[in-house]
Amino acid sequence: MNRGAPAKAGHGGSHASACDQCTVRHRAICSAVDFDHTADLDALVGHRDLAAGRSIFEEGDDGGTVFNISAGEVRLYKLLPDGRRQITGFLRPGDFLGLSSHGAYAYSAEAMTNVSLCVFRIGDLEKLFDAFPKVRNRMLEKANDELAVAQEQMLLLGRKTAREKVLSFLLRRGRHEDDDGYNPEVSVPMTRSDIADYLGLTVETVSRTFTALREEGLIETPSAHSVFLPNIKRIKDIAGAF
Amino acid sequence: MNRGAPAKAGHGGSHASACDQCTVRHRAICSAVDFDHTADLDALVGHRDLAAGRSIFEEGDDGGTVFNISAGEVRLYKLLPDGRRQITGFLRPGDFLGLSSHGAYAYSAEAMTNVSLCVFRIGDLEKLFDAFPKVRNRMLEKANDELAVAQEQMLLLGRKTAREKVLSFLLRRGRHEDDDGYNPEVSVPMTRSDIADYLGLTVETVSRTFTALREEGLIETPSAHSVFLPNIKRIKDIAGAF
DNA sequence: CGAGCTGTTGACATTGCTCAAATTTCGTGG
DNA sequence: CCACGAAATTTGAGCAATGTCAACAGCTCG
Repeated sequence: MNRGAPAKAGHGGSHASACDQCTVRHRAICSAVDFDHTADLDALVGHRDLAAGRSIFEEGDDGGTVFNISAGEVRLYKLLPDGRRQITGFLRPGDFLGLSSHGAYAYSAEAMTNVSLCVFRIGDLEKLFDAFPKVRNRMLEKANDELAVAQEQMLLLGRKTAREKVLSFLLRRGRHEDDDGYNPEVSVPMTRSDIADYLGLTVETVSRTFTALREEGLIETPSAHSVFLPNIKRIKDIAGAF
Repeated sequence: MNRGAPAKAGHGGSHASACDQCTVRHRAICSAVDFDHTADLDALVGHRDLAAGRSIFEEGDDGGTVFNISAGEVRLYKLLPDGRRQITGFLRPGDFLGLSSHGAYAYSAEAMTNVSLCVFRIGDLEKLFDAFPKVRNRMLEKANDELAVAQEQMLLLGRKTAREKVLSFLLRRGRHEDDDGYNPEVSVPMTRSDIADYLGLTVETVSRTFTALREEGLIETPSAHSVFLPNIKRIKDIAGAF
């Protein structure tokens, strides 16, 4: 709820009360709505703030509401009946979530940090599609990109070694989203346990792998949650790109 | 090429020369074009037949052409530089492939059997989208479903044991696509090596797992490529559904 | 009939997991 | 600002699941 309230999230972002002031508009599907029609967006969208650790929705819940992250970070995951968890993605401000597959959400979503969300009811989203056909276009593109990412992740999960998994993960975190360059200073805000569940490993293996990579000089770890990559080229060779 | 020629594929399907006679229309995105407008489809679509084993396109190739399978089976995969392979999906008649992510295909596609394809240039597809908005809708739905399937596969690859992987695989092959029932007679036309590369295992492990499951009475194997599931409920329990 | 796949089985090696414990970091309240 | 407890991270030791290498059997197709 908290319509128009500034985000309390600790990650610097805040959602503007009006879509035309949204700081992540360029990344969001909302950018497919012309700037001078953002009022139409405002009319349809609600807002919600959630504290770190809270659930946004759970696998199996009735769908019907979709979200755009305006501030904070989110993890998506699926569980097995005995509690084993696979994290399927980490989302950032501007990312979209909540399209359900057959009436129910296909995965669970949790706030990793404090989070501010833009909320659409699915019916309103359809209205938006009709009023601004480009939005559906944009959505299809996004879905397609996500599919490519998912396939890359299958390759990682099914065929890479622990070393390769961790290095691929770090490379991805360091890649610029616009050009195809890399930032050698990588921030890794999530816990080792989240990383493990994302890479299909155990916490212990992730930790040991970090240690081994550090001892080999492939990475430096100023703190547990930031990593420096002194030789990206070599890392790319080992990780098989990504 | 072979415009209008009956498919030589060994799997029973054949593509009609005209879309209104297509036997897999109901599964394809084409079903979003009203039946009395299929002539418009005909005007845009080309056809191609490929022999088993031939490549349809490879990861990195310039995109620009998309396909619908009218007969035969296709595998999608990604490779690591050293040749390790991850199969990301098996496709059947009616399935769609070839949307590229940023100008280039994100994965490779190969005919597993003889295959007949409907071919669209991407520009023509856009025309189709404009003429029949429902098609884009259908496409978005399909992309969304695929995403859900991909996430299910990540859970399998990252968190399931060999036993669970094989059983999940068999269950999926046995699931009806309409209702949520299962057919206990499962056909497994692909090689053990394809199965292994799909499940993130080695051929040997797949083979040994089949043997072990047979000895436990969980499956029966009339032949290497057909499996009978005498107790689906028990299998579901072990596999963690799917 | 023979070459070449495909599938199965065996023996052994190795990666990554499990269980356990020490250490460091972080958030909270005083 | 400091102290304390909880949580996160790291490390160690042993082990199990799965991979590797090798041999062999069964089928298919020319």
